[in-house]
Order: sequence, then structure tokens, then C-alpha cells
Amino acid sequence: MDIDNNNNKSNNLAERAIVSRRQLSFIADLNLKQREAVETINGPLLVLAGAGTGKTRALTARIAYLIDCGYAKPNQILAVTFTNKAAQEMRQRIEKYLGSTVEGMPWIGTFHSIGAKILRRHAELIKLKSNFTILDTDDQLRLLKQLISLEKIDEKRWPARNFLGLLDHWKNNAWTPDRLPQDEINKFDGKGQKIYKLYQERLSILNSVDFGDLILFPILLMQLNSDLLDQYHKIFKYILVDEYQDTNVSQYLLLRLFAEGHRNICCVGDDDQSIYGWRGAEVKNILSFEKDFSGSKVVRLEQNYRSTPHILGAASSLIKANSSRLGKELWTNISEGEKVRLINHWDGSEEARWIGEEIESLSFGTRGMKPFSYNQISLLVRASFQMRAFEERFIQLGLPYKVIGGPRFYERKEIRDALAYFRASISFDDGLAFERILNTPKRGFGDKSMQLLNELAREKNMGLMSAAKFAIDNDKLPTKLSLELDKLISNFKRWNSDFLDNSKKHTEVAEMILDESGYTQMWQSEKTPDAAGRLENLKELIKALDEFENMQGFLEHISLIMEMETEKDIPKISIMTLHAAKGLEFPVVFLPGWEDGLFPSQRSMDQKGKLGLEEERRLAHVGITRAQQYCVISFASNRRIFNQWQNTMPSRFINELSEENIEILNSKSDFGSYSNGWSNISEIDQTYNHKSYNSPGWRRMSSNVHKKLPIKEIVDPFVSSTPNNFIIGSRVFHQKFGYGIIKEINVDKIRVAFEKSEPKDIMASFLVHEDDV
DNA sequence: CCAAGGCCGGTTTTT
DNA sequence: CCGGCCTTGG
Repeated sequence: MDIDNNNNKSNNLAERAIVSRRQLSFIADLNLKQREAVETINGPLLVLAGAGTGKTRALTARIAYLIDCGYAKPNQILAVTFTNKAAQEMRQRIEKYLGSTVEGMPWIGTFHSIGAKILRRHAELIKLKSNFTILDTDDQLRLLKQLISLEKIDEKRWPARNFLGLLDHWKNNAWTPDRLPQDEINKFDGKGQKIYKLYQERLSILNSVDFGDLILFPILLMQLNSDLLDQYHKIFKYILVDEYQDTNVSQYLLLRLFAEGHRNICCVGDDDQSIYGWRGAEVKNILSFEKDFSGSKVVRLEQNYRSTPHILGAASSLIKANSSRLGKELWTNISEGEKVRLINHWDGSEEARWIGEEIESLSFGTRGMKPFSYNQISLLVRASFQMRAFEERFIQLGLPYKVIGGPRFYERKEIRDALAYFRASISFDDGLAFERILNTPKRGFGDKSMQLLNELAREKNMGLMSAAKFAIDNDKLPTKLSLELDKLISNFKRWNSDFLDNSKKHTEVAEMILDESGYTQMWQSEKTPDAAGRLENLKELIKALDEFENMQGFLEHISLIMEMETEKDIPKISIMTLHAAKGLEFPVVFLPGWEDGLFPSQRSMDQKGKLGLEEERRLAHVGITRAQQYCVISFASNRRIFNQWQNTMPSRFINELSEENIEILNSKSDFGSYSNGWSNISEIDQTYNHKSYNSPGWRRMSSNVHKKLPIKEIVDPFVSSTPNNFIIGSRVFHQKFGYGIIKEINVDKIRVAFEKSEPKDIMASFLVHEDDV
């Protein structure tokens, strides 16, 4: 709103003085490196920011600096994050720095929200209306199931869920149906490309896009309309990207298109915190930044403000085992603190018991530490099924806890149903929403009538609601169903005009819809224990809706932001996955379940071999670096997984931790070898003793670790083509050209000087290290 | 069309 | 052990 603020400032000396004081306030307390990251404004810049080095601070100070010094207007800065939380935090900090609102910064947001914004502006160029809906996974699956059965593919062998995985992969790589690589086309029973095409056509008719399209379509828009791209080049004078290590190929391409304009792109990231490879993130992007953006500068933030030296030491010793790194060494001014503690338990429930007891002690103050509040304590697990044991234990002990990133509000059935009613009322084209609630509450529509309508819709190339109308008019349905359907459709027409009627409040219309459709009634008459809770949730939904001006805005909001802010309550212990913990910090961190196969996860290693293991190791690194003062790693000798007891070996990561930063707490059970599992908790708590690395238990454990399961070497052409497998100067072999020396690496094109042939640019996937021949 | 029971499978998850 | 999905029988 208040954009002019910045333009007027130079006219007024007093204000100028204020401005420079303000500048001091957000630059003065930065360290030299951070300052360099803020003040290097021209050309491509990569900021390698280790955990806890003030990354967000530097990033936001940079934006404030650009605006305050007049390098850019607030609306000329594109700042992209991955999560809404990060975007929100960025906004708040900038506001704090600039002392004004950031209303005038339309281009701060997640990749997807910015993609959606661009797409809405130019929807017609890509055969969409600008009020298109954004599908969720449920909708996508429903649509895919239809298409798969239509193609007469056996759904058992080729589940829609698998196709969704493929689709994701394709869109992450910016492959449209026509641009699919040869070896992708015939995936999924030979019909991959065909279904992809059908899917996109159907989406277009439904006036819908999926999440992948929110990145993919803007890329296409920019590639196909050079004048449009020019426009955006003019708008985006400065580009900033947070968590660059998490970008996938599509996101990278989009950024590169925009960056071609002013070439002022600043990416912040940490290759050691890249933990989303499994969903398409390419570490390659950050590793080859300097190659991708010529003339770039790299600034490393290595001073850590978060953790004690022992915690940092343990984390660095671990991450050193990774081979593909840009290399950073975190250091700190913080003086001595607790060593990282390591403890073994007989089994998972003993582990849960011990941690529960330990948390109680910590909350009263123990071992010379000040008492910790529960909200200073967190428990980070590899997989969410591990949480249950702790929740059960904490409930028994009466310890308050919260699960972060648990089942999300907008993913609940009743919420989705309600939203489907709203969506179908707003847009008659939204066939997937209509289909969802057609028989909810029961209106007598089963598979058969549903199929009839769907086939009709596809045949006539119309939305499901129009097809329904057609079916009624042409007597395609039993009279009873026709009457029901007719009633429903006229309801939707009325609800639609109610939403458009400005004299009616949208929340009231929404409530009315839920009542008139019989949806509320449906839950009221249901006797299951959770029915009451569902009705509560519906009320919550209406409350959330009240924050918005109209239904359209609300729907846009929730399709992009899948969470509801939870009110702050009494202090609680935070339980979450390691993935969810990225970006957070806690004084106390518990890291249970460090057992080979669980963490590192066997599946990760099976699927991606060494690269998978390295990603797991980064995850471990993320875990340890969350801790500010006190970090406890634990593992159990026996664990029940899917109700089956398994003997477990300590995680290989434990052996990689530097001895001098670790203190071993050993329970009587001596690494589980002779404990009968009945040990009494308090006894364990009181009798753990501090053992050196030479205890018999430790030696046994170590020797077990050496028997680590072999890692399968998987040759995935896409993955193994990362240039980091090769370095300049190494000797490689090529099937046709023989041996040669690497001279230059450019993403996956590698220039090789062959011994018996001219130098050539070769795709990385065709080269092997000389040792591997 | 629907409710009840059998069977299979089961990381990480944001937008 | 749990939840989702499919089959089966009313």
C-alpha cells in the first residue's frame, strides 16, 4: 500500500538520517561474510550457508538493503521459498527491518504460489480460464483411476498411485507429454505417454491444474512467448532463492529463464542439508551453480550461532563421510557445552521410557543444567511410525507433546467434502469436486451411474455437471436418480448465485450449503465416536473462511497452503520427522532409532545406493545440527517393526561420529547383550555409567558395524550423471574413445581429452572412472 | 447399493 | 498392528 514511502525518502534529510540508522540496524550486526552476501548485489551470487549460520537473516537483510538503498522497488524483487512458513517469516522480518508493511511486495512467496499467480495472469495463453482450480492428490488419483480403467489397463498391476509418481517425476523434470524422453514414453504398460496426454486434456476441460503444472506451465509460457518473458525480465530486477539445494529441474529452469534478464540472482542453500532428493530435488543444481551462472560469486557462511562446539564437532565429523560436497567447515564462538550423548537400549519401549524419564529430569534441571521448558525439547525420528511408541509413553507419563506435520487439517475427509461442495458451487467445470460429493451424503449413485456420467462427460468433452444435465434431459438414468440429480444441480445453481450475491455473507452461504445438501445431517446422524469431532472441524472451517473476503480467495489460499495455524498453547515437547525439522532449532534434541536399516533407511540405500546413503547422512547431519545445547542419540538392540521382532545393529553413522565429542551413557543392559528387557526404568536412569570407547559393548558394537550390509551400486543414468562423480583431471574410460582425462564439467556434459582421439564433449552417463572399468 | 470381513502392505512429504 | 481396498453376501 505504502510503496511511495521509498521514493520520497531522498527529498527529506531527516528521513534520510532515519534510513541510514535503519540500515545500521539490519546490517551492523551482521558478520563480514553475511555482509558480503547482503552487499554483493550485481551478478549471480551463491550463498553457501551452513546450518545455524544466519541464512534467513542474511537473505532478508539483503532484500531490505536492496529496497532501502533504492536498488529496487519492492515490487521488483522476486523472492522464492519452498514453504509458506518460510515465506511468511521472510515477510515478517523484512517488515521489521523496513519498519513498514510489505504489501507492495507481490513476488515473495513459494514457487507454487508465484507460479499460480503468473499462470492466472496469462491463463488464456495456455487454454485455461483464470479461475482454474488447483487439484489435490485425491482429485488426481480419482481422475487417473478413470483414465487407467478406460485404457483397459489392469489396475492391480498398474495402480494409479504409481502413475502419480511417474507424473510427478516427469513434471519435476519439465517434461511435457511431447517432450518425454524415449525411455519414459513406454513406462506404465507401454501407455505412459498416452495417459499423460489424456490426463492433461481432461485437466484442461476441467479448468484445473495440478501442482506440477504450477511450475511447468509458467516455463512453457515463458519459452513460447518471448515478449512475455521480456516483460518479466523487466519486472524481476533481483531474484532471491531460499533453500536452493531443494530445487528440482523445473524450478531451476524457471529461475534460469527469469534470471536471464538482469542476471541478478542470489541463491542461498546448503548442499549438506539436501534431503529431498526422493521428491525430485537435484543437489546437482547447487553443486553446479557456478557453471550454470557464469561470472558468479560464492560466499560461504560458516560461523554458527546455534550450537555448542561438541554438537558442531559431532555433526561435522559425520558429514565429512560424504563425498559429494562443496565443503564447508562450521565454527562457533560459543564456549564449551555438553558432549553429544549416545545411549543404547534393549528395545524400543525401553528407549521410549528412558527418553520420557530424561525429559522429566531435564524439566526439573539435571546435571548442572538449568531446567528446560517442554517447548525447548524436541524428538526427531526418521519415519513417522516411530512416533507412536513415544506418544504412548508420553501420555502415560503425562508429558505434554505435539506432533508437527501430522495429519493436516485440510486433508481430513469432512473438510475435503465440504470444500468439494464449495468448489463445485463456484465452478461448474470442477467435475472432480462434483464427483466427490455426488453421492455424499448417499443419493443412490453407485459405480454404475457414476461410470455412465463419466463416460458421457468424456464422450461429449464436457464437465461432469454438464454431463449430468445431459443425462437428465436424455433419460439416461433411472427416474429416481434423475430427480435427485436435478435437485442437486439446481441447488448448485442457486448456491452459485448466492456466492455471487454481494448482499449475502459468504460464510453464511457456506453454512447453508452444508445444511441444505444434507452434509451436516449426515454426520449428525452418524454414531461413530469421531463424528462430533468432524462437525467441530466443519465449524473451524467456517471460522477460517471468515478471515477471507470471498470464497474464491479462500479456495485459492487452501489449495496452496495446506495448513491452519495452530494457536500457541501450554509448552509442549515437539515430535516430528527429521524432514519436518529442517530450518528449526531446539535447545534439547533427542535422536532415537539410530539403527542400520531404520536410519539409514534400508529402502533409501536399496533404491539409490551410495547417493541414497549420503542423503540419509545429510538427514543425520540436519538432525544433530538442530540442537543448541544438548543432543542425545540412541539406538535399540531389538526393535519391533510391523509386529515383528528384529535384531538390529547400531547405525553406521554412529561409528562416524568423532569420539572426542561423544559421551557414552551405558545402561546396565550393556548394549542389550544380557538384559532380559525387564529392567526397571529408574534403575537404568540411576545406574548408567560413563564408559570409554573401549568397553566390551562398544567393541562388539563397532565390530558389528563393520559387518555393515553391502550397499548396492545402482546405475541410474539420471542420477549417476551428476558431475560430482567426476572431477576435473580424473582419468575416465569411454566405450568407443577409450581412456582420457576430464578437462571441463558442465552439468552433465563433460569435456574429455582422449588419449587416442580428439577432445570431445561427452554425456556423463557414458563415462566411467578408470578404476571401474 | 451397501456393510462387513479378509487381505495386503507398510519412508521421508511440500505445494 | 493398522488402514485402505477389494470381495462377498444381503
